[in-house]
Amino acid sequence: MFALVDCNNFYASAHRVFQPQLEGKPIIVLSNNDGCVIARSNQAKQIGIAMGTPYFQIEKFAQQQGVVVLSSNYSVYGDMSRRVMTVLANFAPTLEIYSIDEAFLNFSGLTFDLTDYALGICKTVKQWTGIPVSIGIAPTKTLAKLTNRLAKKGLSPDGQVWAWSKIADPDPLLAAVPVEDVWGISKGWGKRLRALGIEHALSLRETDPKRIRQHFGVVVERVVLELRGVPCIPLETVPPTRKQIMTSRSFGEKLIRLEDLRAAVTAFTARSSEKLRTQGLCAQVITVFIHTSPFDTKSPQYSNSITIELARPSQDSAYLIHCAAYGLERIFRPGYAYQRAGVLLPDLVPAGVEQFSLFDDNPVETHRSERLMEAIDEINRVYGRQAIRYGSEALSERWRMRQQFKSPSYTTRWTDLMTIKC
DNA sequence: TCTGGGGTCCTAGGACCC
DNA sequence: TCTGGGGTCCTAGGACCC
Repeated sequence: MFALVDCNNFYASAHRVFQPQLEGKPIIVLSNNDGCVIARSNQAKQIGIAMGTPYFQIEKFAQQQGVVVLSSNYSVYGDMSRRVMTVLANFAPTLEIYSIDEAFLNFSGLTFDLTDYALGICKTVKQWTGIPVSIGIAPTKTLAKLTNRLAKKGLSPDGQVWAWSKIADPDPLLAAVPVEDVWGISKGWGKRLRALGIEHALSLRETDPKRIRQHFGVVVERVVLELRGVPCIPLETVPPTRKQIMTSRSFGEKLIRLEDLRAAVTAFTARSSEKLRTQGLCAQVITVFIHTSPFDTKSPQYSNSITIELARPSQDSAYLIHCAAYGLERIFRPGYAYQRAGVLLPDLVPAGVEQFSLFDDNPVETHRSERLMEAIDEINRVYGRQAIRYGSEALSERWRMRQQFKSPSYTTRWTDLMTIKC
């Protein structure tokens, strides 16, 4: 038995914890660069603001409606997420942290009333963190997702919680769920399923799994089985090690000059290297990519990427930045207005077991590099991420994101702590 | 003016092996 | 007329998730 705990409107709710005056108001949270709407409070959903809408298209409307507009603040979401997960860990023998705002709890073998128990979880999480959550309980993950969704819609007689086993006749409910809303099915497959006359969760469940496998492969076959109550997707209690690490951003303004791009690529590589080290991994190759804006149809378009093989597996920022800068120079073409760049480390190996080169391995140099990186990471941890940077990053700040509506990082930065007036 | 960022898995096809 | 059988690895592309 699985319970899916999902935070309600997580980003909007996280802001409300620190700004309780936003309670009851329409809130939207924007993507990086204040580009698109990526989260909405219920009130914002009610007035018809759709997920993913470019902000500039609804700016006027939002003002008229008194919508509170916020830039995204990932240090706040990350910290609030950690708090919620810590609370949830008290309520089940094992759990899988599925995303920043969702966790699957292992409810197998519990003999007491699961609905009551889950209602207690909702209450505790809200009281201890300020975040409201909904819970779906079912024998498969796919059904737990589905019941959670129905509970969030307010269809459950038990409020924020719904258990699959308590639904006397689920078929009419399944018939009301569009097929592309089922976990694992989206627009592409939804379209193809509809072409076969499979339009909702109920008809998908009733379709022969073998036939589905022929048309769509094993992934969708598993969805059908899960809808039938046959568990195919197990709980993953230990997060698997990363297979790739990427850092990329759209720029605050379009960039023309190589120096500006080099500053951005340096920052992205330094960030990727930091992620490598916290996860105990080394990169063997590095990919750098740049492109112009696909929406700017009037200007000439260009995009390119290059992959550089490292001489040896590494997690050293300086070495990776050197390689990335070389790659950038190879693919940079003057005369274009670049909108975005990124750095991808696709082929990761665990640090400590990496294969060194037979010829240029220098243990002294390696040891020095490790100690240097440790020192930099420690200083940046204590004094803030930007305390020590690489010189080529400081060449330009033009790439930095627009964040017009940025809120303080209340719990992760000393200078942003709340002040209480007596 | 203005449109996010970071991941995973599966499959088919091509190349190779004996 | 007629040209084997069984396998692995890698990559690109396409789908999905949040």
